[in-house]
Parts: sequence; C-alpha cells; structure tokens
Amino acid sequence: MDQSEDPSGGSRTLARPKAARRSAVDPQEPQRPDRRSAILLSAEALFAERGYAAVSVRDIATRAGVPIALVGYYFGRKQELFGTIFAHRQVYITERIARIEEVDCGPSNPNAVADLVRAWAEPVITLRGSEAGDVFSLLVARTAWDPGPEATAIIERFYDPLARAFVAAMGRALPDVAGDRIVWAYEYAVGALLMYVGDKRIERLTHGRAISADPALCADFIRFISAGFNTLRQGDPPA
Amino acid sequence: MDQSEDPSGGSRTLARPKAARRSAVDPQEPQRPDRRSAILLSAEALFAERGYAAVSVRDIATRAGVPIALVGYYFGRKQELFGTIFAHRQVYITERIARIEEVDCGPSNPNAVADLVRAWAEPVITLRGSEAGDVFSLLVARTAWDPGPEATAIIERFYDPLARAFVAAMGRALPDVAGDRIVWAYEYAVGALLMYVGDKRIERLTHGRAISADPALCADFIRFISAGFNTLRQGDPPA
DNA sequence: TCGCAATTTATACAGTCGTACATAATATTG
DNA sequence: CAATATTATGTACGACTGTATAAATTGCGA
Repeated sequence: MDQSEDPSGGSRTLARPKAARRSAVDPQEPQRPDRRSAILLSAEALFAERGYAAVSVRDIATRAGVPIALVGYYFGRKQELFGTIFAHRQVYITERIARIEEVDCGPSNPNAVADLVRAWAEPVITLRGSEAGDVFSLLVARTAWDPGPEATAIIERFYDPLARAFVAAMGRALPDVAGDRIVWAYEYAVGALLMYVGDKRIERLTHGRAISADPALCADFIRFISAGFNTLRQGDPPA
Repeated sequence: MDQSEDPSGGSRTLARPKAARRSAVDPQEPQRPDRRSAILLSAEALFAERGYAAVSVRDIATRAGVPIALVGYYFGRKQELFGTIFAHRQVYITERIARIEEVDCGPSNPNAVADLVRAWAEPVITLRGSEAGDVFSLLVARTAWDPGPEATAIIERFYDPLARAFVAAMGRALPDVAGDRIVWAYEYAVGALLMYVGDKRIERLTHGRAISADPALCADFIRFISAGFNTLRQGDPPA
C-alpha cells in the first residue's frame, strides 16, 4: 500500500478546518456538530480496540456518523489520519519526557532509580480512568506491538525520544552499568507497562476481580520495575 | 485438533495426510516433497513476521511454492491452519508447565521465587537461536498482543493453562501475598518476556549492538523478574 | 442579492481477500 | 491391466478494501 513517502498525490489540496471561525462570540454553544473531531475520536477508539490494519475507513466513518468521503477530505490517507491522532496527543509524551528530566540522577540521590521509574510510569497509570487516557493508552499499547510499517513508523517518531531520554537518565543513575544492559532492562519495563495498560487477559485470570485504578497497584508496579533496575548494579557484565 | 466450532460447511471432508505410508523402508529419502509441512512452516514464519490478519492465504501458498487451493485442501480455513500451527508446537508449552511443577515451592527453599522464574523463562530464552524456536517465539509474542478474535482464542486455549500453573506455584512460594497481586506481577513478567523475544526496537536503541543470545542477558532477565516478584513480600496489601 | 469558498455527498474504480468447486493428475490397491 | 483413493490445480464468486472525483449543498462576506 505504501507507494509511499510522498504520497501526497499533489493535485488535491487537503482540507484544513477553517470552521469555528464565527470567532470567540460564544465558544460553548454546540455550533454545528464538529465532524472533524468526531472522526478523530472515532478513529482513535477503533484503532485502540482493533489495531491499525483491522479498522477500515468505512468503520471510522460509520462510527462517527459521517459519509466515508469526509474522512479523506479532512485527513487525507488512512496513514495520515493515524499520525494525526498521535500528534493530537503528543502533549502526553512531552510531559513524560519533562518529568524524567526533572529527576535528580546524581550520586546524592539514593532513590534516583525509583524516582525515575515513577516519573516515567506514573503519568501513564494515573491517566487511566479518564476517558481519553484509557483510549489513548490502549492505542499506544496496540501500536507498540503492531508489526505493520505504519505503526513502527509512529513509534519511532513519537516514542523513541522518550526511550532515549529515559535510558540516558538511568545511565546517570547507574553510572557503572553498561548502556546496552540498561536498554534491555528498559525494554522489559516497557513490556510490563504495556501489559498494565493494554492487556485484556487479566480479567480472565483474576476471575474478573482486576481493577487497574487501584493506587496500591501503581505502587506495586513501580516497586516491581525499580527492583529490576536495581539488580543491574550487582550483575555480571555482559561477555 | 478440534477443527472446531463447526464452521465446516459440512460437505467437504478435510484432507488428512495419508502420505508417508510407503512405510519405514527408507525414511530419509526425499520421498516426494512434503508440501503439507511446507505450508505449515511457511504459514508459521509469515504469521510470526506480520501477524495473523496481515497474512493472506495467497502469501502462504506463494512462499511454500504451492497453489493456493492446496492450503485449504490440507488445513481448511485460515483460522484452522492457525490453530494447527500451535498444536504442532504444543510440546514447547507442556514442557514449560512440567518444569514449573517440578520446582520446590515449599518454605524450605529460599530460592523458590528465582527457581520458578527460571523454570518459566529459561525454556523460552534458550530456545532462541534454534531456527524453529526463534520463529515460534516471535509468533507467540505477536499472537499474545493480537487483538483479533482468532488470536485471543489461541492464547486462551494454549497459554492460559501455563499462566494458571505459574500463578498457583508462585502463590505457594509467596503464601502471604494476595492472589490478584501475583497475577498482576505475572502480567508484567509476561510483558517483559514478550519484549525479550519479540521486540524489534532493541536494534534501533542499541545502535545494532543487541545480541539476544548472550547468556549473561538471560541471567539479567531472570534477576530482573525475580527481584520484581520478591517486592511483593513487603508491599502494602491492596485496598 | 450574488459570488466564492468551505463543506458535504454519492458513486465508482481497481485491488485483494477467504473460500469453494469442478476437474485433472498421480498414487495405491485389486 | 482396471478401479479407487489421494493429491493437486485453475478458476471463479461475492465481499470488502483505500482512494479518488465530480457534483451538490451550505455558509458567509460583498
């Protein structure tokens, strides 16, 4: 499908929302249903549920209650709509990077590892429960494990910076540990966090008693991951 | 295999491999190419690379070098072929369950947690490097995160027993810890292991220096997860 | 009111998909 | 040999896909 890099096609000018320009007279009136946002939210929810490839443009349009062609009018190709969703939520990512870089990773802080893990994970966990947060967290988990080229491009573009920021900070907190071992440990932590926010099996294994909003659960998670990173201090260096 | 749900359509009898019946005269001669196995291996590799939905029956047939209709002749629907792949590798799963149940989880064993984690993870990690092991491990990781109904049915059928065996054994090793907290920790461990065997980002983040065959890496992983489980001992009970 | 731009809509195109089916080729048995 | 079972194959069907395009409708400043 890709054909890709420069798929613009050139001829058609992509629609930009010139709407909502009756200006700031009465911002909270319903003001003619915002169908662009409806499409964006519909796509986000569907991609989060089923993954990129399993959602058709028709599904998105149907759920949003608009004709199919309107999706292309506002967002161009399916792939660009996918990217727009993440761009729309990018603040969630930059906030996490900012919190990571606020942590004191110097030798004076004995809790640097746990502080770092908390700064990295807590924004995601506390996001759960809010409506948009639940949907987007699930979308990220789905996308992180989606082997398709559209999904990997998104992860590389939006989440590699976060990964590098965390690994760099953890390298400062654990100055005697080889960088590659920290990267591997980061992978394990990501895998665990993705399960926390995205796995559906937990309800089956706990017979429906699972509640991911429990704050004690968040504390358990941070302890689990922090203890893992701390084991790197004593381990054998890689061969 | 159950073949199951009864989508059979009734009329057509599914092919069963009556071949290789020229008996035990000369088992290693090429004996007319085994196209059934070729299809099975082709499908396994493609599903592992791209996930269930992103692979077409035509892709499978082309890679195996057989006409499309032969896939249906041997395996019926795509969904049944998917299940047959896992049934074919089921010994990998039962071996892990057996190793878990061999571990002494009584109070006399101070290393019960680490022994359990090793019994659970080591068969997967050491499988990597063998050709079939690499492919199947990746397939499991893809399937575990595939939200489609075909994939979730497979995980429930083949991997829920492994999960319950591990959780039960860990409950014996940590008798004072609530069961649901162990289930959550198990989810984190699964997430980490899936990243170990299935993530492609590691090469990007380590600038291509990652080598998952390194035995020190296996030791790091088991230490990481064991330390996580051990934190459950001291944690606050859930609210 | 007209005129222009923004938005909306129906429809069509060229592909790919899973699956089925009739027939051909080959092997096995009598 | 003939008869029968197994394996192999080409082809076609209806459904669904992403995307494009021309035309209709609406909103708004002049």
